[in-house]
Amino acid sequence: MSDAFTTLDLHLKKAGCSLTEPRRLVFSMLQNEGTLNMQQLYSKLEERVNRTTVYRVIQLFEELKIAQRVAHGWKYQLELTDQFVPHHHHFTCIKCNKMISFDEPKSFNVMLETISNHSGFEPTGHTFEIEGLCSDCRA
Amino acid sequence: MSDAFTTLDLHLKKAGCSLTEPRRLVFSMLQNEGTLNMQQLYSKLEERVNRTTVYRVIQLFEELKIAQRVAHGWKYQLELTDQFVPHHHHFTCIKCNKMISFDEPKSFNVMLETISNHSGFEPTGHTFEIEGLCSDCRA
DNA sequence: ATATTTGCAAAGGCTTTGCAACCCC
DNA sequence: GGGGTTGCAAAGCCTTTGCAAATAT
Repeated sequence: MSDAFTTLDLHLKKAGCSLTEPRRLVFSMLQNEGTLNMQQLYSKLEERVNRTTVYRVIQLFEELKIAQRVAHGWKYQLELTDQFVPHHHHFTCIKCNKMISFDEPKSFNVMLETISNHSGFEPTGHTFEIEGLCSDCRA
Repeated sequence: MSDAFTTLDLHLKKAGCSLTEPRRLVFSMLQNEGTLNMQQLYSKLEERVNRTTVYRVIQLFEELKIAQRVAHGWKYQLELTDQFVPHHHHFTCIKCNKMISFDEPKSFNVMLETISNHSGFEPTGHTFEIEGLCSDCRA
């Protein structure tokens, strides 16, 4: 069993859940595809996992912080959490609709802290997404 | 007619549309409430404007850049565009679900430009939202 | 008078729920 | 054996569409 599956299994066991075939398949799909929406996910798994089950697996994965929804326009896409994939943000091309990851700028945390100090908020999470034209579509 | 209504009327006229009662009401609601979701919007207007009409007004307002959807978790909320309200971002409290606006940090554009230079993207827009505990709920 | 706008009802999507069958420990 | 899981069908939301009546200029 690969490292990732071991971690996955651990999280599930800790919650009294087992690493079943549908869960393994959903996890692998997220791992291979990186970022995709619900429809893409259950389409790709069609005939191997029932649509309802995909929804339920995602719901469980969200509760156990295995997967998360990330903003994509005013819809969302799915991906594994930072435990499995390093923290990053997304750029979406408004022309070809491609979604590209980029690392969080070093200055980001400083900025967050400044905002926090000024406002009295205690940030626990953030959304930072950029849209525009990708290098291919600019040409 | 207030300044804002004049601007609104202008935008509508330019597109060959008229400033009708439903449109006036939706606009006022957005102006007074700041940020709210579709359900809150049509609930508050209930009995004065039909739900379908609210959807259509919002659609028109989006096309004419009068109102916009802003990311709120993986849903969205509605608000007037920067023409009517200065550009800002939102903080959402995970406890009381309050949404609070804050100005965009000065360093933000510098950061965007850095990312753009490194990646070859041409940014045309961005989403930047913070969630956490507001000063009231921290206490 | 003519084009635009609205309300109602119905249709469409996406997502969740209820329930019986199934599987794993 | 008993709780955790799954698939199917049905129900529930939110949102859009079709169409006739109402409205604006």
